[in-house]
Amino acid sequence: MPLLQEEYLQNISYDSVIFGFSGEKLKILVLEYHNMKTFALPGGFVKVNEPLDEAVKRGLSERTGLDEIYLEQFHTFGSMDRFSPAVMRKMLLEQGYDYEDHWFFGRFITVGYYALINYENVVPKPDELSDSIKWYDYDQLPKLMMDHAEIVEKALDHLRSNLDHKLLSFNLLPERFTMKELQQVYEAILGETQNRANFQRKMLSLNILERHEKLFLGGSHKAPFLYSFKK
Amino acid sequence: MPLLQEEYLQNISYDSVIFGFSGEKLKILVLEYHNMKTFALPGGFVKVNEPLDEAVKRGLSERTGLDEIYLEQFHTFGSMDRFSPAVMRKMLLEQGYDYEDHWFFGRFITVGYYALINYENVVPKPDELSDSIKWYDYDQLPKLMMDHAEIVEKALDHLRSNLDHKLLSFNLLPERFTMKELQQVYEAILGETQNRANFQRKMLSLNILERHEKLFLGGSHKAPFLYSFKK
DNA sequence: TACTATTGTTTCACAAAGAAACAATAATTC
DNA sequence: GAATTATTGTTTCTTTGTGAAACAATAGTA
Repeated sequence: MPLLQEEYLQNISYDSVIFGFSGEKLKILVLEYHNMKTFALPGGFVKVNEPLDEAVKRGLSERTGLDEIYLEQFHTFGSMDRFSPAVMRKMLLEQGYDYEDHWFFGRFITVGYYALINYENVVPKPDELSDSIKWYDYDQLPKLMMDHAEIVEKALDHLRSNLDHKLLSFNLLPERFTMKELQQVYEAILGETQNRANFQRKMLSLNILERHEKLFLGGSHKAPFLYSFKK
Repeated sequence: MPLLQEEYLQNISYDSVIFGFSGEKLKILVLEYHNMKTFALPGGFVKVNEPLDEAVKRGLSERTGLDEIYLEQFHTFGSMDRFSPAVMRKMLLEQGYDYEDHWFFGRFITVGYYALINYENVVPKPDELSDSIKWYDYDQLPKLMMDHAEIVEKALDHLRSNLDHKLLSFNLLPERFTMKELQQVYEAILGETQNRANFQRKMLSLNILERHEKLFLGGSHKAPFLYSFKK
């Protein structure tokens, strides 16, 4: 068993809600445990000599291959219904490890983080306990284990209420994007349509966008500008 | 030693930033450890069978005698500089406990909560490790141990940015208060003056206040209404 | 060259916010 | 008991921001 008690802090874990965006839909990375039809958020543990933030970055980087990702902590979950030793034991059994008792079966208080990443840049990798990790549309998530659905809800709440302040750190879009694409991201996250003219006015007035050459091979109509976030 | 390892989750603690308000000043509860000139936020640990939120409520109630307090989690701190076994050992030594090693000396990830309470209702009680617990003006805090100053900063940030949504849950004022007192609370928290007329208009338009009889033994001028929050 | 779809901008109506003036009144002073 | 004073509650005016619609520009298509 690779997870040795001595290496990790006990009773602490983290779970991450990784948002991506494709076309018009907000997506979330969800993994499935071996043969169990059990779906969960990607999470992990904190090493004894490792800052919490670093642990989360490490886990995310292992799963997505991405570094330098915008990560934000949003809430810590510590209720008693996050405690189901039987499920955890079954999970290890499927992996071929049969433990009567294991620190893994204990109670964990979990720190929730979310990340915003560019969907197209990522080929997610499952870890040793899970056999798949896939993008799911936010509105078509499978039933998640324990309180993970609540964790997703709270992550999105937090993201919605802080959207404007977080623009600069966005990784949901490619380096350069059109105003329409930016608006679609907003609409996907907020779950409601925005007025086009006012959206443009607001974004421009925030003074965080740089306008570039037009470059559009699209349809038979006026070509949009491309924008990037100011550094 | 009363803190038995078996009873508590390991590597996890909480710290609470307890805001009070008196006159014009925002205040915070700070405790001092025995003979150590070490100041810290009141905190504690989570029992094995206790939800995190309950643990914090329990600790707060033990220290202030208050129940039914508005408590909000705002951030979890997990950096490596929250790890100073020597200081913790010295603290226990002062108490008469000499341990070579103790789970107390370990590394803790701490969950930060803040509370808003009515300054006048509280006579704070020190716990067994501390010899005093007192109110300090926010702008005259003593030097706090480890990262506790950062915890206070972050609590206030969080409070400021969510002030309007939180009015109903306020406990900073007595049951009935004048509009001026309410404004003073806002100004103390936000750290800036508010326009009187607009403040009144805004508060009334929120439709969360109940206006009561005038009752004022104050100065030689028009008497203010008293208000309370609608239930 | 006219047409079409989409983008960028402007205009107009309306709501919200900030500052100042006005009105009301409880205690004090003469 | 009338004038005074300090403070409170409200109104008015101006400025700013927001939402909806109209207008203008233009890359490709017919």
